[in-house]
Amino acid sequence: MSSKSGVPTISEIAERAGVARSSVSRAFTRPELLSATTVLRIKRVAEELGYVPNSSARALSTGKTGNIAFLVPDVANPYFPPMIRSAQLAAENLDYCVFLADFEESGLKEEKLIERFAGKVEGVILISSRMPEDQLQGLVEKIPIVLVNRDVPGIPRVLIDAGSSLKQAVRLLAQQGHQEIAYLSGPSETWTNKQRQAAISEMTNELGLQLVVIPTEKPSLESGQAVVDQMMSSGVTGAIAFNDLIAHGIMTELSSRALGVPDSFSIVGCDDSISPFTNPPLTSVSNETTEAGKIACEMIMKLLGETNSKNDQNKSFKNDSH
Amino acid sequence: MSSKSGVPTISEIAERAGVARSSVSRAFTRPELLSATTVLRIKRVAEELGYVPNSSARALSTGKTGNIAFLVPDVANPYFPPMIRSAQLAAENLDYCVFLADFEESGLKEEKLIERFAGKVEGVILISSRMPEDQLQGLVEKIPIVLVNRDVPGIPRVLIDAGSSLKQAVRLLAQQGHQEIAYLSGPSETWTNKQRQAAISEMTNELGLQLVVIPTEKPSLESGQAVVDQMMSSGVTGAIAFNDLIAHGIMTELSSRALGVPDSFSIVGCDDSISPFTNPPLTSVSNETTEAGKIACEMIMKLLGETNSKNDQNKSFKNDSH
DNA sequence: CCATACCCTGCAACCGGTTGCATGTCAACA
DNA sequence: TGTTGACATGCAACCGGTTGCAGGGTATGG
Repeated sequence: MSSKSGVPTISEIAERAGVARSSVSRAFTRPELLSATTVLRIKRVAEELGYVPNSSARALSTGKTGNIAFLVPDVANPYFPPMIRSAQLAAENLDYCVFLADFEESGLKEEKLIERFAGKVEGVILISSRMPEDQLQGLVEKIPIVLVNRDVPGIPRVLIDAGSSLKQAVRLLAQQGHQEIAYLSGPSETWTNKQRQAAISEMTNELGLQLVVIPTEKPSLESGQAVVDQMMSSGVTGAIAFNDLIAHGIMTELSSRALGVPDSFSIVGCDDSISPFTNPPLTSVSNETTEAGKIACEMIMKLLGETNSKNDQNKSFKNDSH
Repeated sequence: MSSKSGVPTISEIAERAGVARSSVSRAFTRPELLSATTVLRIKRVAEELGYVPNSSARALSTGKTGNIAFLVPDVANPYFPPMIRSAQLAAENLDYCVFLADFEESGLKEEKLIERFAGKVEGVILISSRMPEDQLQGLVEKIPIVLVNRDVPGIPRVLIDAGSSLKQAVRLLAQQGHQEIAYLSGPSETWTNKQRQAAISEMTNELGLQLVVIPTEKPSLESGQAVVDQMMSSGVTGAIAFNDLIAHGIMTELSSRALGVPDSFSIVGCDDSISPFTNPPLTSVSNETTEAGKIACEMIMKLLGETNSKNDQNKSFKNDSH
């Protein structure tokens, strides 16, 4: 009778230990309410039977799933994995599990994914969201959201500021004697792109340099290669790229034409995501994506803590579990 | 009374539509059982109220969570993201959500993660698992598992075979005149490493080349740099590395000593994971990680399909949802 | 016109935990 | 020795869907 299915439930533990189901539950969630001996007995029986609380059932009655979702525009873009990694590790330390999904640079897909995750997670971290502002504002009333590299009034966010480093980069190019430089821009509507372009533009104005903005199709290697012609014919002698992929596409294309970097042309990437892999090293501007992932995760946790006003005591017992 | 909390439940829909709760449930899961008009009415009301089925509740009564877990040794290793991406996209097409976790190259952590996910997922995909064989065999009786790049009797797996390409690489080095080459090995106990070393060794024997196996600390850039001295003093003139990171570490180190690649030394990477980012391009052996991710995902789905013997009809209605 | 069958829908139990409230026990205190 | 209260435990309702079974209604065949 006790071996109905494979996995034991509180009922079986209760029966075996000669207590009520509620006591079994409490033994795991609020052991202070039970006598030490009872807790011990229950835990021993549970251990014996290999009991593990059913998380769906728990989620159903508490309303807390213990999960968050992490949505990125492109998992394979080397800019993101370090961020994903640090966020996941941070979540894990707080006993949360992380869903990962790739919205393929599409706001529509992003929306669908959020909808699908809605019931499964307590909060969502959106990286470089492509969704329209008003839609995001509607969404945030239904589920806690933290944005990374996107700035929407009223929604908590983590902005990775490459501004100061980019200005430094412009200065560097100026020192090298460049008078006209290009900015190979990224997705035009993203916060990140606007931010970067603004920073560069501000600095070129200050230093009296000529700035040419050249849009790229996508922030990818291929798009970088594709704009080389346009870039060279614009007369610039140096360039800063929206990200390292574009910068690298350009480097590759230039070197295949036997125009060495940095000999005849100066190119600076942005993100420092793949420069350890390039040879010669790509000049790139670092911007702490690892830290950002962790911070975003901590922010969403704080948000969840506020939403569920009660569990302050739980925190103090956190260490008991180990 | 109907607006008790934020989100509507079947009870509210039922009340509003003047039907039983069970009918609401069926309207979404088995609409063939209801009259078309009833389904329509229910769906209209549901739409109006913004009803979304609670997945915890559904999971509790059906035993199916609609989730799988994807565990990798290191998310930030560029070998994995393309695989993660393709697996996630494949899962999504089948309406599954994917948990991602990083076990940091540790079998112990891997075990803990699996335990934590146990109740939340229907199956687990383990990439380059570090767990002992017997432990894996014990685990597979509790939850469906698919391995990638690990071969354990009785457990379904996807092996990414770089063997034939590596043999090709050895041939290439031989044609270039190299007599003694090195293999910079990876984690010694992994299936992948054994497989690669065996393939290379077989080919060097066949061609009468001298093979020197040089172990590396970790499959990382730094470890590659660290073994350069040892490699050079071993007298070899060419080398094949366990992965692209090691190969690149070596390239970087060599070029910093003004020993150009491929001029004075030939190095071949393995995985083709970062070669598009290197300059000059790293010679590397491709091995279809993207395909592997997708296949692993499909395998686990097939496994789940078999486990739950019934839902054959569901499949045929799959297209109705859209 | 009655019987049989099928189609649609409702009832109620169930999935496995959680939690407010009630009860019982025992010690401390007057 | 009677009262009070703290502490430990049990009872039962609840979270929000799912599903086997039963019953009412209508169509079909005899």
